[in-house]
Amino acid sequence: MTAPANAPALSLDRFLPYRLSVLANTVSSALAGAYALRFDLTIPQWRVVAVLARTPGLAAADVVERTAMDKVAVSRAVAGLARTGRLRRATAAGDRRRSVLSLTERGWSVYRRIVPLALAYERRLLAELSPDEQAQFEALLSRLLERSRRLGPAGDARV
Amino acid sequence: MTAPANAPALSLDRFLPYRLSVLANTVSSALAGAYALRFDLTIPQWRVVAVLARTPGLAAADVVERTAMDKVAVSRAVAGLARTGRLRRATAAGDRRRSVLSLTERGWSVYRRIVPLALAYERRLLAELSPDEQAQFEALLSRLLERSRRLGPAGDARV
DNA sequence: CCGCATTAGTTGCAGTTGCAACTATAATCC
DNA sequence: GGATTATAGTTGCAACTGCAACTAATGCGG
Repeated sequence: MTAPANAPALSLDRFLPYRLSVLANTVSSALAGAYALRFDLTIPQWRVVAVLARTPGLAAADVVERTAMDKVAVSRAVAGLARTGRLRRATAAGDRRRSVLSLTERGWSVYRRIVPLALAYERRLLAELSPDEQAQFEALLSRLLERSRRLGPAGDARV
Repeated sequence: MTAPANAPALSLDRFLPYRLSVLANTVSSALAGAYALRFDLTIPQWRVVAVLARTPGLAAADVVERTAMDKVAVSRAVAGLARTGRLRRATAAGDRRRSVLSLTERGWSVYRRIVPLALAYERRLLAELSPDEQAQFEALLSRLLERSRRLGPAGDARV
């Protein structure tokens, strides 16, 4: 079986979704390795910590909304953090379904120690680009993020 | 427990690794949904098909090298494709460890039908950007990819 | 040649993830 | 105000993933 002469070509390493996936995976693994090794923290847990550090007192559903994680992932990350004493879970006054999540001192301590590592890694990565290029990349990335959210599944009827 | 006044700030939605991960996931899910639904194909399988369509006759190890997938993922994707008759597996003459992989007519058929969908999705995504911006984004992305490969785990001694 | 290291690929197992079903609580609407 | 619907969060289960151990075949040093 050999390539049909008229097949439209798609080279994986010029295909944007593939390239994005490779970059995101490489970067995430680099960070995940460091988190796991030093702080016994998974990426979902780290995300929850980061969100709660910026906005204490959120409910799990709020975390879902701000992180593009699904609610099961949040639930388990929260459970793990609570189990290891890095997060406190209370019940919202007036709505006993909702939780009120906040970091404990141990949670804050993890956050304070990770942030410099995370930012240092980000800087090392972005050092590849000039400040102008960094700004451009971030701006373009924002627009693609926005667009990707609006776009439905590939090949949708509404193409 | 409340935020220490002096904690360095890290806002998740300005953190590049996080943003990359969200974009890559959104895009991959959009594509994966379409592949699975229409062609009963996983993303790893699709990658193997795409590579073999461009370069028939590779061994599994070659596919690993070209795709940033690990060899277990490739092995299973290949097994799945072979099981469903979309890929043929032969033994290399002169080295009976190596396989020689190629698409069957059914494999080619899947490829021919997916490529337009995949490219259409990519176009819809990139339509957000002007042609100039597209070129810039791709160029910056390439450089970040390159740099991320060189960079080790975060917080390495060799910071 | 013979043993030891190396490479190709597979398989087992353990941990993770994602969906759907479930429980509990709250809101809505006759 | 009681039935219905909706929301918050958890749990069970099945599929996926990733690592390490394994088999099979080859290469290499002496």
